Amino acid sequence: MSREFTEQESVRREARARLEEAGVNPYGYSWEVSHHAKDILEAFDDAKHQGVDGSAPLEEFKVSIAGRMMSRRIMGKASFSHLQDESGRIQIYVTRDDLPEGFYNSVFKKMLDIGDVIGVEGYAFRTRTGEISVHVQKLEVLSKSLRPFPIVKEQDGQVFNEVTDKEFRYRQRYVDLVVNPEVREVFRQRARMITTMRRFMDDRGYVEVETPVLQPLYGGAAARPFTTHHNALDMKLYLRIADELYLKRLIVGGFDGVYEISKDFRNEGLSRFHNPEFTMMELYVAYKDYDWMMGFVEEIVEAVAIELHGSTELQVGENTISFKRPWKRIPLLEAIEEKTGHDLSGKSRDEMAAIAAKLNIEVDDSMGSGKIIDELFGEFVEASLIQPTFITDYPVELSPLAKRHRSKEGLVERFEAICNGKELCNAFSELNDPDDQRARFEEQVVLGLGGDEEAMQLDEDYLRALEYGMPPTAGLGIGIDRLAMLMTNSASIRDVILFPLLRPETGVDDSVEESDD
RNA sequence: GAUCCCGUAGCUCAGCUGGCAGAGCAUCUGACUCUUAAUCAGAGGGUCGUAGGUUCGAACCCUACCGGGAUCACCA
Repeated sequence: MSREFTEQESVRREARARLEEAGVNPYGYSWEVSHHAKDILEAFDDAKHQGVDGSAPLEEFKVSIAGRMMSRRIMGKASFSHLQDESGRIQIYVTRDDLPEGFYNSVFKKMLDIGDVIGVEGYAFRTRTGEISVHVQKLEVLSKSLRPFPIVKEQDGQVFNEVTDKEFRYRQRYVDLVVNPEVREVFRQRARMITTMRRFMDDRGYVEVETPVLQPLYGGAAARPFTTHHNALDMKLYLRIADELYLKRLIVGGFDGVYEISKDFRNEGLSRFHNPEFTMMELYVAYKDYDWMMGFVEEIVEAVAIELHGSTELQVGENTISFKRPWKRIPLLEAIEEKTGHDLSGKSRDEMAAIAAKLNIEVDDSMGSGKIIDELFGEFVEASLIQPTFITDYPVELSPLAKRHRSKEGLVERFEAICNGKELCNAFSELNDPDDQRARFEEQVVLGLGGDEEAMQLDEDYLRALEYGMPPTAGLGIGIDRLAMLMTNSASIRDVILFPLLRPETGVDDSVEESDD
């Protein structure tokens, strides 16, 4: 596919051609890196590495660095430029007389551009104006950049021409990462968060496992799936919406603790809080109940906050959130009573519907009591829960995989942690009575036949596993992206997913429409 | 899916009541061996998201569509 080049692209392509004519490979093979920019800035010591204030430069701080040229200030026979590597930026000082004959004037000045990746050898020094820099003695082209980068400038912490266009940043994340260094930091923190959680669970002896992404039946959550087809077996397959039912089969199999950090897929809308593929961490621990699991959640989230921020308190948007244990625990119905003044416990479905109607919540005949409770919670409670709070004991009809409450009729032993007005995790004492589980599945099937596209499917194999006997088990699911949003103070899930789903871009790949095989 | 806002040079943005398409950075030419939003002198660069419509005349007004953002509803 050919396309017309802009003026600046043509200039860069010509420069690449002239590099090749001059015998300079525009795409080098490797470069021995001795330091990153940050290492040099931290290790530089004025006492040991004197500047050029009249005295001859001391050359003992030799460095070899590589990175992308982000600025150029050319002054006749000498130039300054900033090189950016993963750790940050450092200024380099390039002079005609320190490079091979003709290299400075022809190659450096005429054939290189902002955005090119170069390797540089030289020694560190401090300029007259005080900036630690590298005096270049050898320079190699490692990759010629053929497209102009957005030029972002900065002075005294003030940023000029910052690239803020969300679409540009999400579609060309590679550019976003180059020109907005704080974006790299967000994804480093995300990685550290996951590493911390994994270590936390490994330390307790839980086994990280992998279960099928392609599933003949989908289950474990209320959501619409993506559907695909396996050609050789000629069968319909679903991309998983959750890992739950497979992980609990492993508890039946004798693992006492299993977890999986997985991509799940839900064929639903996109929003600031939703991406069709997202990352979930699910954990199941035998011989424990939901009460124990609340303690576990407090601990692991607190550990993440401390690892990332050195503190249990952090600023998220306008709120200061404290993850310090213990978190508040409120039964769902009490939370609703607190906000609305209405006690729903022991009320019939119709009594609840009347209360909801009084509170200006739309209720139709298809809504059961569980759904009404859920609506009231969503409307009057959820957004007001800023500090991490466990909401406990949900209606049984909303929780087909959770165990009945040991003392409260009509409820299950389930909790959600709510933080900054959003659900952070969902957990319960797992239902291990196979006959009760079958009955719950059958209710779901009825809902599905009634048109509920998010109803669960009846999974005979899962029931067979339960019939062999599953120990009492506590289960947990944490939305990793949601937690990453909190931990990195990001307003949108797209800011914590490297390549969020967007509509296809027109004009970049014309083959998209034709390739309908 | 509904509502509102946005789309102008590679990037960030102006563009008044409808009257010749603008600036800074970047790019190109020249000068400059301690600059740092480098500076100085000059130059080039546009399908104003797309398609219609109104008008003597549209970046600007109207309609539809495309893309993005925000809010709402469902879900994590």
